[in-house]
Amino acid sequence: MDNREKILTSALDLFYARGYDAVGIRQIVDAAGLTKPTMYYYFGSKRGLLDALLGEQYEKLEQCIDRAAVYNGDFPETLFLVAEAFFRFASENRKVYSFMLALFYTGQENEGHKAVEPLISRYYRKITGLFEAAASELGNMNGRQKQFALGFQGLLDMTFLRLRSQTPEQEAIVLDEKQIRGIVKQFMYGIYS
Amino acid sequence: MDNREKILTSALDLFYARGYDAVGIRQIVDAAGLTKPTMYYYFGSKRGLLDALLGEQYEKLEQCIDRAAVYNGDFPETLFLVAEAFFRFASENRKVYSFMLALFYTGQENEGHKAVEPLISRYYRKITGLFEAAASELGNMNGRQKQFALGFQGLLDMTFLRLRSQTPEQEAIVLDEKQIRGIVKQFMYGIYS
DNA sequence: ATGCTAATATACCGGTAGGTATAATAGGAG
DNA sequence: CTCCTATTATACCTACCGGTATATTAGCAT
Repeated sequence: MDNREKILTSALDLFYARGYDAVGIRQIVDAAGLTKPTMYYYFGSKRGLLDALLGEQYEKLEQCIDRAAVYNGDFPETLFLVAEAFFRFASENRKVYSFMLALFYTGQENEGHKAVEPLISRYYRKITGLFEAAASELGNMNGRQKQFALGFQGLLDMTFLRLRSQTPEQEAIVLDEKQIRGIVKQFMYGIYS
Repeated sequence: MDNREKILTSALDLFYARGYDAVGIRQIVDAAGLTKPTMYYYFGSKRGLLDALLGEQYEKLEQCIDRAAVYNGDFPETLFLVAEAFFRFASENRKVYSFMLALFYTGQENEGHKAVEPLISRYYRKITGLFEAAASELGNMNGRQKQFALGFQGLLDMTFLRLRSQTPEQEAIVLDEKQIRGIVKQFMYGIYS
């Protein structure tokens, strides 16, 4: 692991545990066994470090979803594949996803929020696109695609957070196929009721 | 509005917008048109200010829920009353509840998280208690009361966040009885599927 | 008027935040 | 061996952080 990677790793650890604003550059480089100029050499600023961290991790998430989710005429099945890909990523990258959620939930004028916002928006556009592609199967959605996307992802996030709170920090978050299908079913029920 | 209240008000505004760690005492008292010693006179420390703010607001939330929710043999109805009380509080205190969620989602070693954690735990104990009281109606829950409480409140939080993201900052968040009953229905469906 | 207390301001403290000027080091190319 | 570039460290900057010592003000009881 090179020094750039070391910095990203300890930054994630600390941001996840204490929050972006509560962690100083000093603490990050100390934890990585390096000094400040090394960090500034690679990332330019604290914000640059955050952007790099989020950007690289988000790309992985997006690839996971893209590989899984192409609408193929069976919408519940598509949602299942998305949910499965999502939980795999979120479980294997617990710190990253938790940190992204934390940033997203902070005030809109917070620097960290501004850094994730475009990524989350991009992600939601992707999910919304799935609902749009399924318009023929789902019938007229009256422009509620975005609302459905928010509802669906919200259900996934909520489930992730619930499982996380019930799983010790070092243990893996487990969710089997049956449970994921249950979530999709519950969501589809919500749409039609 | 006395000075103590002025400080609490501008603290909430700023914490909500920028996050607890990103706001300095200086900014808070400036916004309130006061000076630092006044804040330290009333609250003793930044953490003391946060505790007072959260404590006072949480008490209001708890009172809302307590007035609404006494299990009376009709569990879905009880959940409806809780949900209704919750949404009324959260909508009328948008900043407060958003800020509480934000703190709760940040890292566990964050000072703000430590400040809300006992309040949220207490709240969850209350909701869990409802599920326990309904054991005769719901059947053997196999110790899943806590999980149900997390799931139910998660659904409420998620709905609140979704509505909030779709409602302009200055407008009121509206949710009619029919929608709330829909959410409860969706949750009950989730339990039995 | 006088003293007492609650409440507020001025001016300051040490510490640390993000960020940088400068120099040293190391490894490969010629 | 020497130069060049990439990388890293020492030591420092200014600004602001949370917090406080001290003085002043205002109202009230005596």
